[in-house]
Amino acid sequence: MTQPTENTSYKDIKQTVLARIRSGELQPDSLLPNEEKLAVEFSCTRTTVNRALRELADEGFLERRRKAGTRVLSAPQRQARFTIPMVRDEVEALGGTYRYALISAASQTAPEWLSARLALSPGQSVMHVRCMHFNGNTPFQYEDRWIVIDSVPQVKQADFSQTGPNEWLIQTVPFTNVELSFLASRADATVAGFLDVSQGEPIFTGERITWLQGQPVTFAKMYFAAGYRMTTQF
Amino acid sequence: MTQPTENTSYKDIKQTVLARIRSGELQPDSLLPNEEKLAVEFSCTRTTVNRALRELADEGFLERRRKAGTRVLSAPQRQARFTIPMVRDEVEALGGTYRYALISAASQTAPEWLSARLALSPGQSVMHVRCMHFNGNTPFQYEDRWIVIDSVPQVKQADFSQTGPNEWLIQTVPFTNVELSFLASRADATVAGFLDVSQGEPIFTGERITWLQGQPVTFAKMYFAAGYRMTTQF
DNA sequence: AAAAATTTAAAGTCTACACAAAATGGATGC
DNA sequence: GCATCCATTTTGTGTAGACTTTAAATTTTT
Repeated sequence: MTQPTENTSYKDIKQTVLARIRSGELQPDSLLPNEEKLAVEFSCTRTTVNRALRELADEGFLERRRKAGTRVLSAPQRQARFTIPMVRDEVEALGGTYRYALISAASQTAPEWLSARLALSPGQSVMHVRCMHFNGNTPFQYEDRWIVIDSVPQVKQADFSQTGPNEWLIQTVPFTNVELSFLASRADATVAGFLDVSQGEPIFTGERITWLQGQPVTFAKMYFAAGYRMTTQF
Repeated sequence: MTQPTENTSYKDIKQTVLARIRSGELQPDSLLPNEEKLAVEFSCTRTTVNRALRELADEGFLERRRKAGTRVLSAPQRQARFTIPMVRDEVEALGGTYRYALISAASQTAPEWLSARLALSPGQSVMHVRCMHFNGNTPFQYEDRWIVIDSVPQVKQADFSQTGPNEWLIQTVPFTNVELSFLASRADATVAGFLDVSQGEPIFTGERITWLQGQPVTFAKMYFAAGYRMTTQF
């Protein structure tokens, strides 16, 4: 067995510090020694310690403030990262064949609830696009989307018959700000029809609002087929 | 107006590269110049470029491979980070008063579905804990949890009458591996009763499995009160 | 005692350089 | 043609040191 190389990589330091937190050697809310001291302890440079602690802070275990030092968070803010794939990728990752179908696309003045939600001025026009995403012939997701025409004038020329509005938007609008929610909703007649489930069925639903520099761009509701689960590991 | 300091911080480089991707100057799937060339272009060191690109890769915009170089991801893998707070924190963040109540805690041999799910050997015993989390007097979450006794023997002495099993576990078991899922389920009689909704109501549900070095530790189902949504911004 | 100015400790970032590790693409051998 | 080996390119990570920025703590002033 070869002698392991010295444990002074930033990864080793991360591991060690984490272990100390978990073993209780580093109590919640307590201060860590400063970077210089740790560098001496691990016999490496401050740069290396810095990277280790910076990443641990990023991952939600530590809180760092200049001059105040580095503190163990009392409630380790574990955070799950969900990759938000495009539907096509998600279906293909399942080994299925992605198929897209446009249901309708038409411009109209924004309904009141939407104006309120996106803080639109009354009477602004929006493009309402509804479409389906299939896994083979099985419904996968029903998408109900509204696009603010003033924010994306090109949408009037867009052709949604072949590709979904999401793919189009991602290519066209370099969005800056997204709010994403997930909830459980109840299938109404429309949704039930498109997803081929009975009315009232619980539906895993996503809502997505996108802004471009403060301007609302799009509001989308995504209704997933029965049995869908969003999963992550960490 | 003072002359802005030269734009060569790693943040500026990130911004610039992102802008180039969004403007189409850097096409999806195309290769970026290598770090040395970019360092020359931005007149900074390779270290700085490295950090910028590393973070962009981390955020899902680029893919980096040694010798192969850095490539623009065709489908920018935007990923949402959801902080998984402890229920207490979540309620308190809403400005509410957290209250906990134990419903039952008893050990038994693992039911078949659980053994299958966690790959337990037949007949292993588990502790079954059910409890409620309230926001004031309003039900917030109903938790149905199973803890593998062989993996956490101390659980036999644990007292869940005052604090929930989740807080206890986090303190006790330095978990290494978590699988977290979210789905929409239908309230059965039990869930409906505890959450004070009518039976059949769609319920936003979380499932969490935790392992410690390959050993299954706990399986939990968390049923959220009606109207719950999990939200993130990025 | 309160407010304002100053000091100072800690993290944040950068430079410049070196060596390590991975993996590609070509060279070599069969 | 196919597999194996090897050189080379590119990212990954480390060292050593400096300067910057933030904000807590102290001192001075009001």
